Amino acid sequence: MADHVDLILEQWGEQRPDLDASPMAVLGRLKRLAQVADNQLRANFARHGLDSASFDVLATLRRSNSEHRLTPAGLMRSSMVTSGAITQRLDRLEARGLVTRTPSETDGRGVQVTLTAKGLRLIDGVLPGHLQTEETLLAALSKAERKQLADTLRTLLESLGDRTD
Amino acid sequence: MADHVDLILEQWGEQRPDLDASPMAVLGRLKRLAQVADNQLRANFARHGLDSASFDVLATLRRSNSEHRLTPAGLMRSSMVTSGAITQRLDRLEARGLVTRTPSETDGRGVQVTLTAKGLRLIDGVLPGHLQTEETLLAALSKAERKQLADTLRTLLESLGDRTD
DNA sequence: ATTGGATCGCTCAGCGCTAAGGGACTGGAC
DNA sequence: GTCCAGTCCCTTAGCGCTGAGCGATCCAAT
Repeated sequence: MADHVDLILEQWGEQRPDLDASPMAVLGRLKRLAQVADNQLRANFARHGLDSASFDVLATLRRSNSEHRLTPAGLMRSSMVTSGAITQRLDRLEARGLVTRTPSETDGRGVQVTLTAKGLRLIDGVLPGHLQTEETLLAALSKAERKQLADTLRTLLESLGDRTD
Repeated sequence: MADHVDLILEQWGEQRPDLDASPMAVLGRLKRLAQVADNQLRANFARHGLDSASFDVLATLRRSNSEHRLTPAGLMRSSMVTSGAITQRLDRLEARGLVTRTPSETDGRGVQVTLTAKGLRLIDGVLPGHLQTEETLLAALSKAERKQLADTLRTLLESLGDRTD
């Protein structure tokens, strides 16, 4: 009936009854759930010799287009990390032969990052287990509940400027 | 009508139509929202010379009991980081005079961490702005929607073993 | 009374990220 | 054609965390 966040809310009610801590009921759970989910998913990545950062890059390339090719700037936009982080992620992936970097033919500053055959095999091998883990994480919710939850979260994201259209 | 995650789902549908990527509609948004919220909240912490890690410790001490006192193990349990991280966080806070470490009187291994007067003033000064920022983050949702969202998230957390009762 | 597994907090090497900044190149304004 | 603000990717110092492991202490079983 009560999770960790309920305890936190109760404590605030005792120590600072003057404050309205109610937003924590949502945001505290959001943060905690994201953390728990991350831990579970990381275990699956590790089974394939990956970490979350590498998976993030490989999966983004995999889904982006049929050539599995993107610029570092594109990867940066989709990942919410800095350009320095992308450079270092690509260094590691390139050293393992999972992606290649080739100069752009149309922009002297640009680089094209492409999934290699080896990288493609790897990410395609990880995906089924990844989705299975995600499915398990959501097992407590019905299809209808998931849809409603997704819709509410989208409303929030849009209100915070995460639009695409 | 569409956020970043809708685009991702569409891409998976094109590149891997055989996979059921629907769990990402929930988990992708959850991760992204947690990240956006963290960024916003961090800005408020910075205005008071704090980072998320320090706020986490100070707030936990502030709400825990009237003495604002806890063991490092207790802080570790509430924060989901390793014991090494707690030691280092306490080092930083102690150096700034925001907490004190005193040997436990009942357990030769133990330490009691207590908020100083200075630490108490600081955290109480940060809290109103923190809650205001959280309120703003949720502005797009009605009271009823927030409650329903919190309930759904609690269901998930409980199903993943985050119970307290 | 002794023993041995569990728990306490701490240490430290390694790692990935941020923040700041640099050189190269682009493309619109003039 | 020239300029120059903007964008591209990369570099690097510094930082906080993890993961492994430490000695000290506790406590239940014998």
